[in-house]
Amino acid sequence: MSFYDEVYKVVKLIPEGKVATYGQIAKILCSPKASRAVGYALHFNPLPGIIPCHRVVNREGYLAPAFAFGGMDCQAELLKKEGVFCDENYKVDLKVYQWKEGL
DNA sequence: ACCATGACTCCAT
DNA sequence: CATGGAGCCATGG
Repeated sequence: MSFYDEVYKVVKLIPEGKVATYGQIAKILCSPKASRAVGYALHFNPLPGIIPCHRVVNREGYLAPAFAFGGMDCQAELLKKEGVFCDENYKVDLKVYQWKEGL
């Protein structure tokens, strides 16, 4: 689970008001094509409440369609409370909220 | 080591 | 960016 642990670590250090894409996280893990494994790691979600999965979106900024925190509505609320306003389609502006990991 | 699965991403239409 | 198909990565049996 080393890879997953890395994913959780990265996701946990995502600043509030920002979101990261699976591809970006995968890239941070030196595997830009491991986006699937990244999503899988979040799917396991072994640390609910610690891993801000709601800050992790797909390449377009859309929230996970299978979000398991209580519904995408809850996720949208969480994001909104952090300053990330998503649209009716549960999508956020990556150009505004995408996490640059300190770039 | 191989096959199957999955919260992704890219390419083509 | 909507849809459909293929590829890539990591995990589990």
